[in-house]
Amino acid sequence: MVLNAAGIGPAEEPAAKSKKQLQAEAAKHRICDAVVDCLDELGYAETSINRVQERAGVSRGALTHHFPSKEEMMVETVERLLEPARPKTGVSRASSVERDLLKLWARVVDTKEGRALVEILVAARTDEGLYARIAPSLSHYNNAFGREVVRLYESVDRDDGDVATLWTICRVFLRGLHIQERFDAKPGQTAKIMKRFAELIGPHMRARGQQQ
Amino acid sequence: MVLNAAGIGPAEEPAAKSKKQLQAEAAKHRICDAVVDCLDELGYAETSINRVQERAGVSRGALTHHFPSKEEMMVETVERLLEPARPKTGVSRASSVERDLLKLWARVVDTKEGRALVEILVAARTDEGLYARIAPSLSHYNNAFGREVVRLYESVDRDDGDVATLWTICRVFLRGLHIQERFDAKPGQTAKIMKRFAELIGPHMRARGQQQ
DNA sequence: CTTGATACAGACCGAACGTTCTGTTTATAT
DNA sequence: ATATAAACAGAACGTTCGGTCTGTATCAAG
Repeated sequence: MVLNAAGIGPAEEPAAKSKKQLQAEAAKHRICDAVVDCLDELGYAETSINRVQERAGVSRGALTHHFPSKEEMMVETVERLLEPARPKTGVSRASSVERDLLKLWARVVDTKEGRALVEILVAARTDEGLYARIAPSLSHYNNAFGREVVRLYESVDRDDGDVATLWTICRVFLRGLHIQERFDAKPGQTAKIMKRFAELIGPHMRARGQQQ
Repeated sequence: MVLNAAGIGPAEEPAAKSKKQLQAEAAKHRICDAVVDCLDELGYAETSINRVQERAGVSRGALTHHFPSKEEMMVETVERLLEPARPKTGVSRASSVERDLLKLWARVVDTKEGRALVEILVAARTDEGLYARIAPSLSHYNNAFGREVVRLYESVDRDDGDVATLWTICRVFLRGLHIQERFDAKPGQTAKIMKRFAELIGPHMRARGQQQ
């Protein structure tokens, strides 16, 4: 989903992509991919326009043409990371909570995309401009995640609201685990903590349509 | 509750501080305080030497004299943040797990010092040099925290190792909550999540010396 | 009193930063 | 066929970065 920088743009039909449009889209895609790589490997502070340009293999003019400012670049990267097609919840029908949690960690959070997102989130805490730009996307994603989770799970001893709360707790935990991971001396420690956490929260939910 | 006692005593005698030493110590203290403020308010990326110097009210020469490099400055700041006297665990005797958790959040994590530490931890993930310098301090602190927690709590249905694991989970969660807090639309949402988490983990531990 | 080390003070450096600008090419609409 | 606008390309901008370097004031030891 492309944000119309121009402003008031009508709903863009997926059809009729001109050669120029495809070209521009491909360039933007390559640039945002490079941003993700840089954020993952270098962190937010060291993710400069020069570095992204070099990594993406595009000229300075091309990058500036598509993203007039660094903030613009970050905003679009976040939107791509949160795109409906991308962030799989990791949850699936007829599966245990514990397994879904482990999947959510391995396939969504503990990936370069997941790490890149955390870098931007942390940066946005103190960057008012960036925060204002990405807040709507995040809010939308959070709501979608909440709805999806309530659709798939039910509380064991409370109401639907608790399911949403519990999964928020899971996401908060995973985000923190992401930081902790780097400083765990022993390998396998992360897995151990992850497993214990899953045991802790698992008994409070079950997949809908499953008896106990 | 201070994490002091059991540590390896560096045997620093409090006596015999010359005027010069006191002067230098005061300057370093002011600088590190300024670093914490900048990290909390501006984030790691925007915490430049110029900014710190200005905030601390010292000259460029003074700052450079005490901290020859930015990394040095960050390292000492981390060490001060993790100093035995500073990081209270928030846990205390004859108290509930839930209450201790809330205290840990309010008095340690959700403070400018807590936020500054997270900024450095996130930066250190992708900064090999900084990571290598702060890893020992972090490891030492983690061990001290683990020992303190086992001293104060016992597992309800498992062994002491589980107490340590559970409190690690708490710290991971709090770290993640710290990021989440900024993006919670509704006020009070953080408190709600915090409370639910405490309910989740509380029943698995109890303070030593307390029945049930 | 001298000597040396320490605590500052501030100018200066090259490099890198994000942004702006002027061209050149190329596809598409008329 | 021509006009227009988008897609690049890259030089140049002023600013700020972290680090160095020279100079001065102060304190403590010999």
